[in-house]
Amino acid sequence: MEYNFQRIERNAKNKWKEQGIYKVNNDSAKPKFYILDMFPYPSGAGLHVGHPLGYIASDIYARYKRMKGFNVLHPMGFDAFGLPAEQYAIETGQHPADTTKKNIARYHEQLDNIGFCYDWDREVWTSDPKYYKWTQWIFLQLFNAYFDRKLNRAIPIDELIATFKTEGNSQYPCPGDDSIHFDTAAWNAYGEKEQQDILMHYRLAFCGYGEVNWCEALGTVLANDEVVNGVSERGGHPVLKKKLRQWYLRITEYADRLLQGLETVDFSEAMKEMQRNWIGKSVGAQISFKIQDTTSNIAVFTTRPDTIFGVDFMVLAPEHDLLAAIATDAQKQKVEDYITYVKSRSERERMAEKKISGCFTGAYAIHPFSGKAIPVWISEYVLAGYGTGAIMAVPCGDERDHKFAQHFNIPITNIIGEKYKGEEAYSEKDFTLVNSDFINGLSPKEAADKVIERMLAEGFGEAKVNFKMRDAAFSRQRYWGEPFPIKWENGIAYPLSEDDLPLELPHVDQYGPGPDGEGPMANIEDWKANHYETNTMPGYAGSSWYFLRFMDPKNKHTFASRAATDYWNQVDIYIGGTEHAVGHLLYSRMWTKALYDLGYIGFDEPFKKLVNQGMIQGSSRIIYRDRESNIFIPFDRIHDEFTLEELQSLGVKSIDGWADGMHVDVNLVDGLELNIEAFKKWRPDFANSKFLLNENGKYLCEAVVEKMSKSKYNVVNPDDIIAQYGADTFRMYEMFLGPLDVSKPWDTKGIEGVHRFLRKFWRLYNDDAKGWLVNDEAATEAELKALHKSIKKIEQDTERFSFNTAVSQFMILVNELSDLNCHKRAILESLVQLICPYAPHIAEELWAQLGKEASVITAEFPQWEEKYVTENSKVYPVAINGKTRTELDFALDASQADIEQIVLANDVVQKWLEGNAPKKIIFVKGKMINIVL
RNA sequence: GCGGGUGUGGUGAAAUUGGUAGACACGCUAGACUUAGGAUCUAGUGCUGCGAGGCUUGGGGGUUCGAGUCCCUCCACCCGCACCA
Repeated sequence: MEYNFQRIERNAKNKWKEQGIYKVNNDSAKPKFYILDMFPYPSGAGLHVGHPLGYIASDIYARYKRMKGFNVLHPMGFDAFGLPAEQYAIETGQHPADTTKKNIARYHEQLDNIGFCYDWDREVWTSDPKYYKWTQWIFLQLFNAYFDRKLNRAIPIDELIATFKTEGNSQYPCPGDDSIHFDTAAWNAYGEKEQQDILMHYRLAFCGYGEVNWCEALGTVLANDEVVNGVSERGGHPVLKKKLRQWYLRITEYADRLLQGLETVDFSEAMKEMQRNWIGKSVGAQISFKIQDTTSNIAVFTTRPDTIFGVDFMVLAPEHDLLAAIATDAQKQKVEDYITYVKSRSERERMAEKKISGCFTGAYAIHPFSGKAIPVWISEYVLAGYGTGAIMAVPCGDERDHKFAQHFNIPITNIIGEKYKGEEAYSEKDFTLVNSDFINGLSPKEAADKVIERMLAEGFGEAKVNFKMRDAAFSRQRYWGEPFPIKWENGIAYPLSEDDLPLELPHVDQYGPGPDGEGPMANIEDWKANHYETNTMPGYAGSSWYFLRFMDPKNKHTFASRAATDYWNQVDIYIGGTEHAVGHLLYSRMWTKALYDLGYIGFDEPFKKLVNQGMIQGSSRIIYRDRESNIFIPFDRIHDEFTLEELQSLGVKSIDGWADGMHVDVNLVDGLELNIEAFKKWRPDFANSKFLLNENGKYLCEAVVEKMSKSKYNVVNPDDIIAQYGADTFRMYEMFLGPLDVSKPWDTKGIEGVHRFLRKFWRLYNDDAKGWLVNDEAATEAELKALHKSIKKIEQDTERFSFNTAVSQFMILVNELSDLNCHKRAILESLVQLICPYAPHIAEELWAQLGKEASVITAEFPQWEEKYVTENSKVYPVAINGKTRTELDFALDASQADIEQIVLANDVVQKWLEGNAPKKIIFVKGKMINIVL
């Protein structure tokens, strides 16, 4: 019987479906295991072969854990709100709800094709009102809570209000505006509006104002990467900074706990490092500088208060509030021109800029200790959102300040001493301060303490911890997102009552922006009449808590019952790409912490272990055409001179030697060889083009590795691969491609090897002509050894997510069993169980053929036995001066003296010794022998 | 600019702890079988040299009996940088 994967896979899938074999219950005597994929955004393009990489890994692991006796939760859903569906709606008029539904159906089909063991009864869509009811509900919990800095956790805001009534806010500095101070009497005297405005500055979800990239022509807000050189990527319209009303999450209050929490989770060091850097905790001081001839003070944050006497100038962000007040008349025009320039620059461009730019404001600050006048500049490299939006510049100790001073000829004070040579800044801290008044002779560390002490005493500065992380912008002026459960009346935001949730997204017919930078919701009469918030929530709202909903997806009374969240607890393994390192992962960590603080769940980190998968890139094919003559030139001849005969045979006189590259559909190319006829069919506009060939009569394309995308015609659809080779081959090939966590280009050619392997595996059981081969003979020692070593290796590799080496071990084992001509049930039954997580369909078929009633999915993972895997001898490499020259076989319990004697007597060793005695013999038991001459 | 990652044969890669570099595959070469082969099987395949051997893990330097692995330094490429999700 042949390996008919189409029939086998269809039957297996039907069987599993009929049996509802992937249904997971919330109560079980088995230990629980929760393994989760980052759920996808269902884009219109469907899945390409890169998407399932992580899903296959988690599926293998989930099946493995199940066979190891765990109750495994392995759900899937869709992150279904988002911008692409809305943009598609604007272009085509199709409602996002309809296209999303269609896309999800397609994703479903594709995922099922691959044979994943999801419990689809637990599926969630973030765009489903039954789901986003609870997204809105959690938002209200955040809205109705503040962060108590003394208790270091979220507390219901009602408790804060009670405190304000009896003692004002002296014990509760306002996180949103630290200038707000009031006592009991003042609080009680405030009207509702004033009270609510103050509370807004405390809430964990709050409304404020923030700058965005505003494109007037498109009437919309743009992401940084949609802005190129100050104009919109689409259409090239001007983009300016604009202040808009925005909702935020006060994630900065959780900064310290987000840092500490990293100590308790199993993420890669790189991932933790990225999160730490994003949070960007730095310890230093905030110092206030008086501005000469004004009443203004400018506060700066510095990590180096010890360098206070090296301050030669100050730099403000061009957006700094006090700029208008301090710029002198003489400089005003220049300052305004510079601000205009900066307004057109995205934050990304400003940070990446190598060219130094800036503008003197005409103002001088007064050095708080020395009284020296310090010129105040503005420059784009200082960002308004970081620290106080102003820095004290110490050129001798900071390289960027140094370059700035050199560029604008600002004199540099040396407080470092000899270690500062004048050519570049000295930023190390191993020196003794000079030119620094009362801190002369001190180390930077000692000086910093002393400076802070003195500033505190004199009242113009204090020690301060600063975070690079900013509060998370939580609103979008868009349609396709969760509506905020908020009503505005007289400028006060009133939360809807829980009973009014979900506040459903109204149906609209057009998706264009509303007036004054508002979103499409502002165009809806009913919505406006009800005074509902017109912003919607951003894409990450729904994805910040979906892992909780999977635990209890149908619950109508709460987002997930406490019993369910207590049972499933943390996600044991979370698989996804590193691109979510600082966005989604930080937000969901914060939401989890807030829900924990408010008593809704019993754990404050969502993901116990994080596994990152790499990206599968596309391998594009490029062809080159000479524009003049309409002739295509093969890539291997792109720099050749062409003979007259060749050109004449194509009916042209010459080609100008300059060819245009164009992407060609990778499906029309075999390796690098273009199928010219297929190409002409694909692009009828080139049906009359001529093709030069290389000496083998082929037209070869160039191969370029880049992101898989429709526009580059390099997308490979898993459905096509599965139709040709089957899901089991596809699954194993994706794993065989390389380590899970590295990026690699897709190459369809290599899949043959894995497919051949599965056919070879099949032939251990079935012969095309003779039929069923499995017999009941007793297994030999060699067969048992091969099997048990493989079980051990594959188990270990699966545990450490080294799926590529596990697949290779399957190949080694099947090669060995084929060579041994082994068709014994005693071996082959275990082999089916062993391969089941990797290739479940073929396993199911063979399991049935072996006469098993129950599905192989419910079988156990095979156990390896120590006695079959222990070796009692080892072939040692014998090296001379570290270079292996020969090999010798020794028993593992042989004594070193015996081994040395035999080694030295060996012919090859004798030859290299040339009669001399060795200086040293290194013997590492079980590893190697090295003779040093 | 800042942060993170990756560099090993013609290609994807392996080497889990400092101990035989290139397992397992793709591709290629030769052969067997076959009406046929895009099936299957056998042998070979890092580079170089007739050979003993020499060289080889992005470049350079170091530590070590021994380095792909540790340290220093330089280079190249990929990803993220807050409204893509």
